[in-house]
Parts: sequence; C-alpha cells; structure tokens
Amino acid sequence: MDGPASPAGPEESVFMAPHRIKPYCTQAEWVGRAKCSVCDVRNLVLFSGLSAHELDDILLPIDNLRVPQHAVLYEQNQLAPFVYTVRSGIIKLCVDLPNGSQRIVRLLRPGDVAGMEALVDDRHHHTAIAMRDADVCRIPREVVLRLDQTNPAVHRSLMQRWQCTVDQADHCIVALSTGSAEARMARLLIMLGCAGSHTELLPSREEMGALAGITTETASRVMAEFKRRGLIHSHKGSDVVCDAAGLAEIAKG
Amino acid sequence: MDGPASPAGPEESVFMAPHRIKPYCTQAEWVGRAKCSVCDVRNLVLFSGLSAHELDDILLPIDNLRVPQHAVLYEQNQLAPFVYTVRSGIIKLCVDLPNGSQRIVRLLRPGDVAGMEALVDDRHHHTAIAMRDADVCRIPREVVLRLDQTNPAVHRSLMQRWQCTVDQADHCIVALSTGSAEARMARLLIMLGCAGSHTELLPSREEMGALAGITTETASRVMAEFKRRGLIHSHKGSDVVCDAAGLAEIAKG
DNA sequence: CGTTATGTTGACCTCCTTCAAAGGCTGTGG
DNA sequence: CCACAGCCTTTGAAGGAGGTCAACATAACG
Repeated sequence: MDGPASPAGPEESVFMAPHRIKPYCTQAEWVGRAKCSVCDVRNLVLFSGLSAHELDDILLPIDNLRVPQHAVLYEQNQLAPFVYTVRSGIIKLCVDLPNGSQRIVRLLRPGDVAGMEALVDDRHHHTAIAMRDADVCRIPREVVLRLDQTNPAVHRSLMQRWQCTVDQADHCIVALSTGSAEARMARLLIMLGCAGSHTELLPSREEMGALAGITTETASRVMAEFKRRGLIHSHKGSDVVCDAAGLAEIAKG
Repeated sequence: MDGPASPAGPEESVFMAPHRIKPYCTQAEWVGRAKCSVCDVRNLVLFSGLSAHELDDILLPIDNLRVPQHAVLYEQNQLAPFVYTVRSGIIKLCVDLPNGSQRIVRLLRPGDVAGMEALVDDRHHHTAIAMRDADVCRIPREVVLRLDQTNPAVHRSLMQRWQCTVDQADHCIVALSTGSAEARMARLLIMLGCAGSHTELLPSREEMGALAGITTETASRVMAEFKRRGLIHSHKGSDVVCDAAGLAEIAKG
C-alpha cells in the first residue's frame, strides 16, 4: 500500500526518517484540526474563494501539522493521498540523483502548495523536507478534487497555483542552473528575499549548492567572497543584510 | 493591445520575425479550420474527453497553423489570447538571458500544449519557436476556459497536462542542468528518443547547448566523441541510431 | 569540555569556456 | 557546371572556473 521506501501506510510517511537525514529530526507533529477561517495564508492558498460556511464543511478531514526542521513531509514515489499548503517555514522539494547526492528543484514558501501531483497521480514526484520549522495543512486529495469540481473559485486558484509551480520550475532552470557560480548564488540570494527588507536565516551551504547545481565548497567560497566585498553582512547568527543593487549586478552574469 | 515587441495585434504575432531569427523563416502559414475529429493527436491532447458532437460546436474558432522551422509561434511578454496544441514537429520554449543568449527551458512534442499560461495570465512567459516544421492548432483561451468549466473530462485532462508540464520542467532541471557535459548530452539524446526505435533528426549543436546549459562547442565536442566511441551512428543526413545502453550508462554521471 | 556537524580555506587538477581557424554542406549566381 | 559565400560543425590551443580532496576553524550540543 505504500512506496518502496516505507513499508508502513501513507499515514506514517511523515514520521519516517530516511537514512540520509539525522534521526533526531524526523517527526512531524500533529497539532490538531485546521482552523482555516483564522489562517493567515487562507487568502493566498487554495480556499481563498470559499465562504466561512463552506469552509466549515470541509474542515473536518484537514489536519494541521508542525514539521520540524529537516523532517520529511513525504518521499518521492510514495503514495500521495494528500496535498499540503504551507502556512509557515520553507519546504524544499528534492530529487535523488544517480550518484547519491540530491538536487533541490523548488522551494515552497507560505502560501505555496506541496504535493499537487497527488491530484492527477497516485505517487509523489519529489521528496519534501522542511528547511526550517514549518507549519502545513494536510488536505486529502479527494477534498481538493471535490471542491475543484464544485467551486469555480477554488478551481481557478488551483489553475493559478499550477501555473505558478511551472513558473517556479522554469525560474529555477533559468536563474539557478545557468551562468557562473557567482551569478547563480547572487540570484539565489535575491530569490530568498535576502535583498529585500525582511531578511531571513539563510539555508546551509550544502543546500545552496544543491539549489544552484554547484558543490558545497564552491557555494561557501562564493558566499565568503560576497562577505569580503561587503555584499552581505551576516549580523552574527540572526539576520542577514544584502546589497540588493550589487547582487543584481552580479546576477546579470 | 499587444506586447512591447510587436506593435501589431496578437493575430500578427506569429508573423513577426524577431531580429535574432533569419528573415526567410518567419511565417506561420494558415491552413484552415481544424478538423479535430480526424486529428491523430486528438486523444492525447485537451479534447480527448469530448464527443464528436461536442467537438463540432467548438471547432469554429480553432485554426490549424503550419509553423515552418525556425518560425516564432509567440514571443515572451506578448499578449496571450491563444493556447496551441502541437500536432507534429517540435516546439522549443526559450527564455532570453541578460547576456543576450537564450536558454531553452522545454521541448514540446506532438500532444503537448504550448502557451498554457494564457489560461491564467494575459502574457506569454516564453518565446515559442519551431525547431522543425510543425503543425499546431490555435485555440482561443476562452474556448478552453469554457470547456474547462463545462466539461469534467476536459478539465481533468487540463490538470494532467499542467502536471505534465511541471514534470517536464523538473526533468529539465535534474537531467539537463546537472552533472558533467557528457552526462547531460547523453540524457538529452535519450530524452529526444534517439535511444528508442524511431530515430529523428537531431537539433543543432547550438540548440543542444542551449538545452543542456553548455556552449555550442562543448556540445559539438561531446557529440563527436560519442560518434568516435560508436555510441551514435549518424546515417548520413537522414536518421540517427544510438546505443541506448551505452548512453544510459553515461547518463548516470 | 570533548564531540560532532558545518563552514572556510588551500592545493591541485579536470573540465569547460573562450577565441580562433579550418573543414564541410548548401544555395546562389555567373 | 563550377565558384563563391554563408552557415554550421569540427578541432585546436590556452586559460580559467569549478570540482575534488584534505586540513583546519568555528559553531552547536550533549
């Protein structure tokens, strides 16, 4: 009843620790019934077209999960009975490479939807891992499929969401897989919102490398060089401040 | 009423020659009303769920276009009033890079749909160019949107088509933008169906490079090396025969 | 305070890009 | 029919960018 990586049912998939992830960071915690009507990202996500009353009807089968950093939300080739809306945190979608390493093909942020392939296929196409503590709503595929058929607004936002996913993937090709390592890293930093006002914690060098299609060492070297040039100021531990203009210049390649 | 690249209406977009394309290969030829009921790829594409009668109703606004090799079907940022189903040939979706060159983000083959962003956005996200003589059906977005709402089968195949697009983009990241030039080229050849039974004419070295994120020269060198090793036999001018197993080995990286 | 992940840096070498030139194929015009 | 032009491909040589392997530093954690 499940993918090759896990003998247990799909329900347990988020609790399984893949060997490549440290064992202590494996469990997604169940928080409880979702309260979509008070959810901050409600308007961004799938159900923005629903009235409060309609929401109540579908709330029951939706669970709210806390996904600790490095925990696995679902794994490639596993059965896909759910889709997930990201409420907070960042989810990375990874694909395993034949040489053993892995490539990150997409980052999902609050308002994005993970595992949408569940709506047309019965298996997941990536492995989804929380890059930092995340909060997601787990929605049975049938709920989405039913709403998609009965509610035009949901249907429309689903299409938009799908196109958005395509755009993200294309952007990953153009911005993160093209040009010199410096240009890719600059684009990655811009993409992470580092160049904007609100600065967040950066991913590890390994993850940056997996995103930009370069090695961890090169990612580290480029970041160090950026710091020396004053393009990034790492306010020890907490925030990161970037020179947006300078990075944009480098991003041009 | 149109994108910045063309002062004329969207109707003329396929007739416009961008400066980077040779002037003689610019026009998409109008063939006539589409005959979906006898179309070979009908079952593969959007309208597979429609009865012959339903088809008749929507045929009127659909035109069948012949797109000569190197002709531009539509351009990035232009208004997008149509989607296109590919009946024959291969369409490449390109994105212009800041340095002036361009990256091919996807190849569309018979049965694929081009310009689906038209359904949720009013501008095209790529430039679509025929890699070889192609045959496409041009469908007004409103037709698809209406069918999508009224016909569950069309709606379902639309979702599948969208997910398929995402998968293609992801595959482009993983297969064509990761690993050594040799591995990428091997994966590209496999992807082009060269390793299969029916062999087709290959793209130019320049296009191969744009697909794999490497230079034209490197693409040429790798291809020449493959020939020397006997992995590809270029039956002068016509077909290409490949050693599927050998290429698959190299593709692993 | 030792232990373990993660980040940084160095040295070396491979692969790819860059620049340049020569060969091959095609279409055109004399 | 041949010559020539133009484009694509091939190949060479040189240099640089990034990969690899290894050592070390730093930070996180019990």
